[in-house]
Amino acid sequence: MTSENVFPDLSKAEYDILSVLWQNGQQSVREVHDQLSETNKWAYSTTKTMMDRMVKKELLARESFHGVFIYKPLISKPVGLVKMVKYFADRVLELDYGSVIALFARSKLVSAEEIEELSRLLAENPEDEENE
Amino acid sequence: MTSENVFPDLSKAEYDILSVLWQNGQQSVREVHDQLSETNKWAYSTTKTMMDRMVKKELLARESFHGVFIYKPLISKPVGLVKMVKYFADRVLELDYGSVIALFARSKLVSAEEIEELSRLLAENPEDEENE
DNA sequence: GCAGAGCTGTTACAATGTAACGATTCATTT
DNA sequence: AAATGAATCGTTACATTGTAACAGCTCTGC
Repeated sequence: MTSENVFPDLSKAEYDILSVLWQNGQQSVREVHDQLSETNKWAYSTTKTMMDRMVKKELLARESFHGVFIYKPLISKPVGLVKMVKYFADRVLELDYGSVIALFARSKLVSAEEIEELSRLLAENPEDEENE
Repeated sequence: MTSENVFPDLSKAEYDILSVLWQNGQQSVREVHDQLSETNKWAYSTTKTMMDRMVKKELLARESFHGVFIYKPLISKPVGLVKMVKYFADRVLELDYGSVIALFARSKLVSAEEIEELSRLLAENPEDEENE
């Protein structure tokens, strides 16, 4: 067990940021912030702090582009979804993942390929948390 | 707008604690802790700290019973579920609540009455977050 | 070349997550 | 009854996360 597919635990805030990055590829803090302002109402500096910390945690990568920093996700959407779905399925619903995944089929936010990978990840790591 | 149905935002830890209390009525820290140890592996003192803080936040009530403190939930399960479901439905799935609620029908953890109340709450408070 | 605008790094503070520790209480043993 | 031991309680602590202000730097347009 290489311990490399131990998924990071994502907070809501982190998930929100990753979401817009998954949707739009790579973006500046400003761009991410503006999109988040529909749902979250953080100060610009809050978004910035979050994203910087996420770089430190290797959830995001950033590179300077003409003086502005562009951030991009370092984990895929299915990987990010895993923990969310697990928690929801295990603790809130106490259902098998299959039932929950079925829901994703109707979501515009998740593609067929992503669903497939998500299923695979969930199947492969029924309980991955205990590898320290 | 009475601002009385503004649901508290529950962290995972808080939700987990509430879960066992919802399931078992009222219990001591020790009892809650032992049940949580299957999924969470906190130290006893962690569970205790959490539960004490939750009393302060009025998520739990406690009363001394023969020298031991017994804690009980102050919010119902459907109320606790609301935020979880909303976040999941809104941001992760971008689906209407109905689809998500349908899932609950299969869950052993949630009763028909609870589902009904949950639906009602979700319908009544489509966007309750902005009432300060 | 100066005034804004926007970006960046730094710093701060509150809430949450995680937990140890010493004091107290209650039951059991001697 | 005094001592021992187990479990609880209150207190305290430290790391992480959530939330944000601020001051300096860098373009960009006058």
